[in-house]
Amino acid sequence: MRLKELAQHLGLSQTTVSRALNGYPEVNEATRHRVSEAAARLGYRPNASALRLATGRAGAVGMVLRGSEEFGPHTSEFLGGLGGRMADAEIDLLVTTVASQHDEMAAYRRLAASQKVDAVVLHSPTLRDERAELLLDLGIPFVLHGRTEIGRPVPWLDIDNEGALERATNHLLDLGHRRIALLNGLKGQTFVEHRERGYRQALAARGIGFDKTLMGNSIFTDEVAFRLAQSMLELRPRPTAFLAGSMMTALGVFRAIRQAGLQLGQDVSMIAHDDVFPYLNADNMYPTMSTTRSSMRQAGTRIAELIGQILAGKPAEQIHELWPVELVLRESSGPAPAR
Amino acid sequence: MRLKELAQHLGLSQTTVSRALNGYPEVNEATRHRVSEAAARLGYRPNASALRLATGRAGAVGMVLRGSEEFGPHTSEFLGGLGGRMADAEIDLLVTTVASQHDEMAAYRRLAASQKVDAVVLHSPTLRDERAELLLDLGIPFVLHGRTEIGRPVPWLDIDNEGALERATNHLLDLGHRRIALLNGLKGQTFVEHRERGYRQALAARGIGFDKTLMGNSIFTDEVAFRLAQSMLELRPRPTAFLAGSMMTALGVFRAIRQAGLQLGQDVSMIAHDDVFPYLNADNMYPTMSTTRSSMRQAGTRIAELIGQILAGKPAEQIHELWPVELVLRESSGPAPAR
DNA sequence: TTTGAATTTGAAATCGCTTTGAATAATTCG
DNA sequence: CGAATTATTCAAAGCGATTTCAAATTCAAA
Repeated sequence: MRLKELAQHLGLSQTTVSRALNGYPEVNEATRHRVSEAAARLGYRPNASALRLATGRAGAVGMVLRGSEEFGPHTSEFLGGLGGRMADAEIDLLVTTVASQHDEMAAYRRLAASQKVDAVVLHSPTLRDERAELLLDLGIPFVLHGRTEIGRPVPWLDIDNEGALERATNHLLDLGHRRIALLNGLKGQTFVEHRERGYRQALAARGIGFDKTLMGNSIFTDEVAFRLAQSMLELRPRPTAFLAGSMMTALGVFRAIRQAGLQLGQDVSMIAHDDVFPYLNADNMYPTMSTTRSSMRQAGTRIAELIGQILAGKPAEQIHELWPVELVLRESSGPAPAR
Repeated sequence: MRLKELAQHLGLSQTTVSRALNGYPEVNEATRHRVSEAAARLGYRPNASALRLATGRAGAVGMVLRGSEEFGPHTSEFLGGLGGRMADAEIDLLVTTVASQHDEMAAYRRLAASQKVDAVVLHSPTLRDERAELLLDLGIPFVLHGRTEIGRPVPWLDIDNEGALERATNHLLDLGHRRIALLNGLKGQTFVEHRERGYRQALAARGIGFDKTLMGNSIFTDEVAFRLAQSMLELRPRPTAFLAGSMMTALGVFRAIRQAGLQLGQDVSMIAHDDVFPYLNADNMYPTMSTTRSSMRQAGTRIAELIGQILAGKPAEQIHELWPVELVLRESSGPAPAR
């Protein structure tokens, strides 16, 4: 069913039908009613490509994912939130997967040149993110999930990683811990640097030296975390507490602690960052896990809204949101063992 | 940069430029070279909407996800595989998220009517899947990940869930287990029914009665699995083995076993189905987990190829692939305890 | 009634590309 | 050398919507 046929069927011009359906005021109410009734009955929907060509709007938002690494649980939670809200606005989500960093830049260029999307969601930034530079240069609107320090104004939404780690570390210090290990993500990524800052600040405020053997930088899988934690537990004196970068990391650390014959929450404490996965609940772990918590899904939802604002013309400089992070204390964090 | 401008710049007609870039034979090699060089230098890329409108092809494949429930780790693995292969073919992936079953049907209708996609990937089917019926009626090409029994030919790719569970159950029976619990997905879904069939067949072949208190149907999260396993372990005589539907389920069962003061692999055995998540490795669990294994990501990759074949005109009746499932024995499955 | 304004409708241009059908230039062949 | 191919190129017609500009109709005021 095309607009043309619908118009013919109704004995009207395409112009009038189009106007009626798009809610323009200069059309008789009776006609409008007749048109929308017929459209609904015949299941008419404008052809997306034609509409896009005519309006110049793509009606889609793009997101580029780096192949295997990035399609983890974090991303899917985020996408769930983002996609949900965008569906409400009848905006499509165009997902592109790429293999390498280089391909990623090319992918943005392609998206821009072919005008497939009206905006882009950028994520997992580094401190000096060249993708953000590129998008600014290309003039394609975007919202960054995270922050970068490229010296140009970028619209962003981020959680307060620095504050979160400062509080978590402080809490462990209050409990008497002095050797606190930090299992962080890969260096270079902004959130990793921010978390390290928070951690160091808390230590420095108490005059506790930074020990680099207690810091690990890796991807967030239980396997790698297990190995890192295992070797850290062999240090003497060994760490009495862990700050885990994700729930997957926490699982690995947990395994290492158990295998070393130690008790989580007594011999060793842990606070993990929880992005709120519906299938991995800190409350259901044994012992229950103390966490710094911030919902990835909610961030996705909100970013969809911010994209909407950008497209509606809100100046990019006015878009930045820093979300506080909850510290939820449960059984996995207890007083440092007497020695 | 538009085709028109590029043509003007070169002193050629749009026709020739278009043909040169699209590899038509009737264009002088020298001209073609000149054109593609200029196109590359000026960064020309055809406008996607215009191209789609002119060719009638959308250059995109759609996938509808049911909001929160479905955006789990399974889906993201699958999407990773699917998207990767589709990117090679320069085909976009249009992801739509919906809240309810009803919305999902509407979403397919919309995709069809607005011609946003050339084909659709359908997944998580029920035995009588009405979405498959709808897609057939709408005449929109698709490939089903899984199977359905609606009596009309549907192109599909599936793993041999029935065979997998029959073998896993048989293995446990060989080890002397007689009370084997099955933690399956929600009734109605095809793979759930298939797994149950395999399980029942193995039991029946040894003359062992089916005990419905040993069967659980739920979503695959560790939380629910924990509760189910916990209550099953309170039965007397209690189950000596578990068949877990997913790795998340396995985590929950594991927790229940430990909490009951039992030893996995000795007091109680378990074989879990492993969709091969990079961040949850059966080999790295403690004890290592026996699994029925089949890569979700690979399935996604292959489905992208099948979609390609369908769009290239291969008859849908010729497209069905049944993948065998590996049984990988590790430490979590041992002989039934003497009693 | 006329007339001027306000409503309502339509014809045609436009978006940026592909493709058909025709025209021109270059080759080949008898 | 002229006719018949063959190789190149181009003008113009779509694709299916929106939107501009003009026309027709209705209505109210003079």
